[in-house]
Order: sequence, then C-alpha cells, then structure tokens
Amino acid sequence: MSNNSITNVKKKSIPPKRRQTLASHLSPITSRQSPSRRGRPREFDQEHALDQALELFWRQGYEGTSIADLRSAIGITAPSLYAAFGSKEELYGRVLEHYLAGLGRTLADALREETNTYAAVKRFLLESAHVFAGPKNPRGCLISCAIPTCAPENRAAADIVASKRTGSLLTLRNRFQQAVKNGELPRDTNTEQLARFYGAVIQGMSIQALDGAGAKALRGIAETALKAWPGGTRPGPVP
Amino acid sequence: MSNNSITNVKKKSIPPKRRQTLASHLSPITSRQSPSRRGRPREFDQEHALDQALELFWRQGYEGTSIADLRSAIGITAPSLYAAFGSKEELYGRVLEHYLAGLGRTLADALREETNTYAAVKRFLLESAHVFAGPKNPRGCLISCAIPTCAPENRAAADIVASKRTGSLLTLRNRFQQAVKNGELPRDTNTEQLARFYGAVIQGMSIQALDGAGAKALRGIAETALKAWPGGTRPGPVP
DNA sequence: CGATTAATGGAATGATTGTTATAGAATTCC
DNA sequence: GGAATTCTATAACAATCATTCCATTAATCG
Repeated sequence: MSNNSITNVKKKSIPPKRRQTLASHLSPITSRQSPSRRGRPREFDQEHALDQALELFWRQGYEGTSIADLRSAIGITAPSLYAAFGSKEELYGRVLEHYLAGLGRTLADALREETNTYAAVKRFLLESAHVFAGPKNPRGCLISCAIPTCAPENRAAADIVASKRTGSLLTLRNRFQQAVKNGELPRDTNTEQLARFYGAVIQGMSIQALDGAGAKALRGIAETALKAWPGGTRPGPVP
Repeated sequence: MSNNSITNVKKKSIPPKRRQTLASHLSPITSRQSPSRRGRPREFDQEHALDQALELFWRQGYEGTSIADLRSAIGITAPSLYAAFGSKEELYGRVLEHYLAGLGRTLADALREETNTYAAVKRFLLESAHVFAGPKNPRGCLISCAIPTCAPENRAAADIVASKRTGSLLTLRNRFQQAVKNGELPRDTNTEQLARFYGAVIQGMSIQALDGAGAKALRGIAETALKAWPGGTRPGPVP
C-alpha cells in the first residue's frame, strides 16, 4: 500500500503496480483466456481486442497510445481492460506476441521454410518490405522502431521490445553459424556482424517506410543489402 | 480564440497554439537572441538551455520529455521557457538544429571535407558509430530514430524530424549523382536506392546503439555495408 | 525621469494520464 | 439454491500534461 519513496530518486511517482507479475510469466498463451472458468464470462473477444490494440500501438507507439484510446477502440471499459490484461505494459507485451504470431512472423517463416540461407534472408527482406509499406496495416514494423527512447517510467516497456529485437538478431546469427558449418557461408564469416548488418537494414527499412518510402524503394534497399552477402551476390552451395 | 471544432474529428482537444508561427519561420538563427534589445534582459544562457534540452530529447524522446523535465534541467520557470522558445514543438525544432550544428554534423562534415565519395561515406558511417555509442552523450542518433510513431497531436513534431531524415537522404543522393558524373560510381548506379541503403544502415546502427551495441559492433555493421558499394569494395577512381 | 518593452517567479488553468473503489450482474461449483 | 467467483459499468483517484495569467522586476528609448 505505502509507496516506498526511498528507492526512487526521480520526481515522477511511478504507480505501484500491484497485480502485474504472475499472469504474464506463466504461459504466453493462456493467461486468462482458458474457457469455462468460474465467474461471469467475458463479453468481448480477446483476439479482437488484441487486434485493435495492435493497430493502435503500431500506428501511434506505446507512449502515444493512451488507455482512453485503447478503451474506445476496443469498445470496453477500463476495469474490463485491466481485468483482462493487467496493465498497459502487460497489454503491450501481449500485443507484441500477437504481432509476432501474425504479420510479424516473416523472419521465423523465412528461416523455417527456406533451406538456403541466402534465400531465407532475401525472402525475409522482401516480405518485410511488403509488410512495412502495405496499405492494410500501419507502416513500418511494430518491433523494429518501437519506443527507441522513452520517459524513465516506461523503460520496462521499452526493454520488452528491445529484447524482441535482440532475439531476432540472435536468431539470425544462429542461422548464419549453421550456414558456416553447412558451407553456405565462408569459414571466416563474422556471423554476429552479419546478423547485426541485416538487422540494421530491416530497422532502417522500417523507419523509411514510416517516412513514406514505398514497397519498391524498400525492395531497392533490400537488393543493395544483399550485395554485401559474403562471397559475392550469388548464393553459396546448397547443402 | 474559439477552438474551431469542425475540422478536428478526434476526441483529444489540441491546445490552441497562438503564438507559434512567426518566429520560427523567419531566421533559424536569430529568432529571439539578437543582443541589446528593449526590455529586461534574459537571465539564462540560451545555448546552455539548448544543450540541456538536447540531452533530454536525445535520451527520452519528444513524447517522453515533459516541460517539467525541461524546466528543471534548464533551471528556468515555465513562462521563461515559453517566452524564449514559444512552445515545446518549437523548442524541439531548435534543438534539432542545435544537434545538426554539433554532434550531428557528421554527414555534412564528411561530404564537405572528403573529395572521394566512398571515403566520405565510410567516414560518415564510422564517425556515426563513434557518436552513437559514445559515453559522453546519450546513445543512438537524435534524428535517425526519433518519434517514429506518436500520438496524433504530436504529428507536427514528428514531421519536423522526418523532414531532417529525408533531407539527409537527399544530400546523400545528390553526392552520389555527382559521383556518377565524376566516374566514381558506375554510370548505371541507382543513386536514390544507394542513398536509401546507406541511410537505412545509419538508422539501423542508431537503433542497435540504443539496444546496447558498442562502437565496435557498429563499426562492423558499417564495414559490411561498405561491401555493397557499387563496383566492389575498392573506391572508384578519384577525379 | 517617464514610458515602453520584455523577462521573471508564483500560482493556476483545464484537460488527460494510468489506474482503482465500489456496486451490480452473470456464471459455475457444491 | 446459495456460495464463490469473475466480469461489467459508473465514477472517481491523485498525478501529470502543456500552457498561461498575474504582478513584479529590469532593462532601453525618448
């Protein structure tokens, strides 16, 4: 109950946050949506709510989206929102997962379905170009350029997205390491450096998409980036 | 005086903004700082105020920095701040100029001082890596990844930074066009595409710097990006 | 000197921020 | 059929948001 003001030197009073933790750390899927539970059933569709929240966070960012925005977009009252998602920060985490399971799954798809690593990267870049400039969703990437900077109070939310970006870099690097073993990449390839490079390209494409670059311009960036592929433009031998 | 609520469909009441325009559109330098004017002299140093504001906007972003933050960092009262800079949005514009005249002048410097275009791009990338990961200033680039998304009310501020990014892309493209004429770049070079590519690399480097990448990692990204230089890794003939 | 002009400090503006009591309504368990 | 449980709606919470009113102070111009 009492706000321990000892630990916090800053002047902004960060709200206490009582019920945050447990739900989000158990299972990423079934936090509160397992059917046929005890009390009064939920009257709104969680999936639809996440869609609406995704749209807002994507278009306006974390700090630019208020609870009031979310409430009116989803069409529920504040207590319902907090009962279902815990807090703005937790909802944001859920939305990121929702994105990565939907339009943001381009990297995972490409790496899983393409046996050739060069082809996987190429597909990842080109599909991203398509999504980032697509007319049906907000421009850019929800992950790549979300909350780059923020007020100290929102640091936690920023760290969540940052960890997703870092995760993508690691995923790329792991594949490149495997590709070195396969012979797809030269033995002396700096895999982390290469992963960072293609990660940077994606992030830059995302920002330029926000600034108005179309799919064609983004594909041009991707095309140029592929010229930096080790061993020349041609893909390495397929294992 | 009266808020014309016809044009604005959104629910958020955007503050009227009375005294915004004139000052900022005349001269980017002498808006209110020409010496020996009429009334009571200013008691704080504008330059120092801009430094403090720069630090804050750089570290926390536009939406993450409040007037209260700026007030206490600069050490002035709200009326003084508004008298000197007009509004948060105008102050932000001033800060961006301040940045481009200081630590953010890497692109302009490189292009002006390096006769070889490849060398200019290389220097731009490496110097940026140094600034983005430098310990003396906030990480990343104030321009590259600032306000990618925002609340509708802050669209104007976001457009200011976006125009700086677009300006950098145009500057790069112009230099590349010149380099094609010089013979430094192949005749069939898509100069806009190349400019977008190196712009994207810088933007990605900035984001990764925010995520914790050190100067060495950023230089690695730059090094890889230079391998995409048309005609191979070696610079073209010097004119 | 008196008038004008502009910056200052203190206090307040209305609106919006994220979040929560409180009470009522709808379901399952026993 | 209660008891327990969980969602919903109304209303409120304190804090913070960007901005401005007011009276005062300090300078220059005539």
